[in-house]
Amino acid sequence: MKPKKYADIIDVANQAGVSPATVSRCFNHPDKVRPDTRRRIKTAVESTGYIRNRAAQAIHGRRSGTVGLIVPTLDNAIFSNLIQAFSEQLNASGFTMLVATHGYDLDREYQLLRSLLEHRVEGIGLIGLDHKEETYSLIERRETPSVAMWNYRPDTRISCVGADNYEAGRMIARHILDIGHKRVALVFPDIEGNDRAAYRLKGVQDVFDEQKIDVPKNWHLHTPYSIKHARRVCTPLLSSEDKPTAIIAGNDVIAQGVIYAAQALGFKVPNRISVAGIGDFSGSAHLLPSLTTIRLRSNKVGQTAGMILDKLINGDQENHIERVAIGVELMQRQSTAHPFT
Amino acid sequence: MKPKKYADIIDVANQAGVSPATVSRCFNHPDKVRPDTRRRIKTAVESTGYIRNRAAQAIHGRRSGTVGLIVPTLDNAIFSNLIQAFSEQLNASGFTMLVATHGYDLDREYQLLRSLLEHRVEGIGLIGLDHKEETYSLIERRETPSVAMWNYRPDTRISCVGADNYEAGRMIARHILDIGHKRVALVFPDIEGNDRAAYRLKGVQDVFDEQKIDVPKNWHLHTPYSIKHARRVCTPLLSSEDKPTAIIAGNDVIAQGVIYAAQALGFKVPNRISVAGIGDFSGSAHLLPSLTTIRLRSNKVGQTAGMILDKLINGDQENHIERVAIGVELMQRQSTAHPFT
DNA sequence: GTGAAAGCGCTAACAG
DNA sequence: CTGTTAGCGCTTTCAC
Repeated sequence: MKPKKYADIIDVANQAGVSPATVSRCFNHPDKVRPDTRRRIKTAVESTGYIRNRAAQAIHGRRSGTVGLIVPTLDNAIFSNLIQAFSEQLNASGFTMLVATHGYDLDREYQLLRSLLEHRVEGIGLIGLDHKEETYSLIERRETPSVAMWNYRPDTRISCVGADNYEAGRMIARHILDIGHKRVALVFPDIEGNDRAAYRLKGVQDVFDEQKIDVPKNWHLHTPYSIKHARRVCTPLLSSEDKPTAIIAGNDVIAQGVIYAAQALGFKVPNRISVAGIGDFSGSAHLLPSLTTIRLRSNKVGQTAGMILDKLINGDQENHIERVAIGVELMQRQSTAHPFT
Repeated sequence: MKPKKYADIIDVANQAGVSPATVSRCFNHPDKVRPDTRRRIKTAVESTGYIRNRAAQAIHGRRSGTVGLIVPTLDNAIFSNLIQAFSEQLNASGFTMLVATHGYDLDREYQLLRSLLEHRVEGIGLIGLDHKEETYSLIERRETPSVAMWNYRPDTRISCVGADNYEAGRMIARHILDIGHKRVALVFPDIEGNDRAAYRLKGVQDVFDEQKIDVPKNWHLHTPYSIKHARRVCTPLLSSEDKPTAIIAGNDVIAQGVIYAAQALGFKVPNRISVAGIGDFSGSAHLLPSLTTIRLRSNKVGQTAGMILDKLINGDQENHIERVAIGVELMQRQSTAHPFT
């Protein structure tokens, strides 16, 4: 009494009057099966409602057809573009994407990597370059094709594709100084476990140092990536007598919060205060005022990462490391201008 | 000459001086293994770098440890919250999430469902209730635990959890009429393959019909979910002589675009024109003006959906359908007011 | 072009 | 508590 629940390859084979082996071949090497037979099998598949079992395939050391993606969070405009592009690219190559989020906890990231590896993903996408030693060594030990997105560095342990966030920081800092600001505040997220933010900040600070521009400690604000928090954290700064003429935000969402904080206090942007972001998120060009920012082309990053991973998985080059820098670009818009003074 | 690449359960067993079965037990029923043995196995696992093969487990008709999620797109603030909450909830129950996107193409959705089923996901999360007959029947045929998110209806074929989008539409329409508007324009996304938008729009229109408020055809605008497009599509309407006193947007992103369109033309919101959204996205409360909208609590939806799916998968109730309505709530903020007139 | 048979890595049932 | 045994559903030689 075992009313086998779902059709398996044997049911299909019986139904089609062929052997299981032929059915298998029909899926994996269709050209090695006579068209006529193929058609009979196809009919049998439909009538039995058979659905292949990838797990059973994967067990033969064959491909699982999945790639893993580990991101800090999905709940964030920052990664949406990136992930979408990555996913689409991989989908086009026939992969299904396993996604896991670690909430900026790198220990958890390692655990998730293990879990994904248990599912025998054929490749791994990661965000950023800041990972635990265990994470790197596990990837290396298993020679899992991997690509780190969002941050380019010339000296990475695994393939990477991304914008040079350090350069992005430098670029926006230069812009702000170029147009004449000397009194600048910084609003950045916590750089703990977030190397993208860390590099951006470093870029900004290096330019400031070079130009001998000093940012008072209390002009260096921290906030999570949200309009709400950014707005809240900036309001006291902007309400004070001694305020900056420009603010550089760690990304566009924060910048938007900063702009609202200023506008709510009655300060026109950019007349009274300039605000710059980093990222050029969708929508940033259409804010009021439109936001001066650094374009990072996240969809290009995601797409390229997908292509690289595909190549790493299907290519013959073992242990190859590929690094692609996606150019950054200053998008000068309405939110920055010469200081009023 | 077959230098077996990675450790398997047998290697671990040898290393630990036990049988493979014991190693297996150690993973699946640790309490049935002596602590001492357990420790030896643990050491062996570490020294061999063994990583379990879920595929091989899954083949035993056991759990694959994955659930599938099929969404229209990831590139969208709309789903970010939802997905994040869903994913976290399932993660907590030990599942890894397989994600696929169909780009609002329901044929593709069906294909993705098949693909996910090939991976033997234990459950499926879908967005909305508008799916192909094939999609529904495949789910039913395989009795795959499934939950549709984002839209509640009392008469669904599969479990669902979401806001009653129809009610959300009614609620915002009532609000706009209550505060005295009679000349109202609608800016909605295309309702093709998007039942959430369709129900919202229906709700709005039913209230208008009941109150004998007529919306001229050319005041019914369509736009994708983006600030840019919303802003563009509204500008001509707002530039015309004969313009509405209020605009209801299909969601908050569109509403934001509408507000910018108005502000760019020099019209104060809400003084010259009221704008309302639907969704209450993160940030909507902190725009300038803050946005009147309908709170849909997407994270609650995602979390509940995750819980339901877990229950459906692990519970004993076969073929049970659970439906949860997440209450909608009017968030009256600054962007709407009595018409000036 | 197709079938028979062996076996992938693991787990469950049953002994011991 | 642990080992032995028999497969799970499929793919892949190797014959035919």
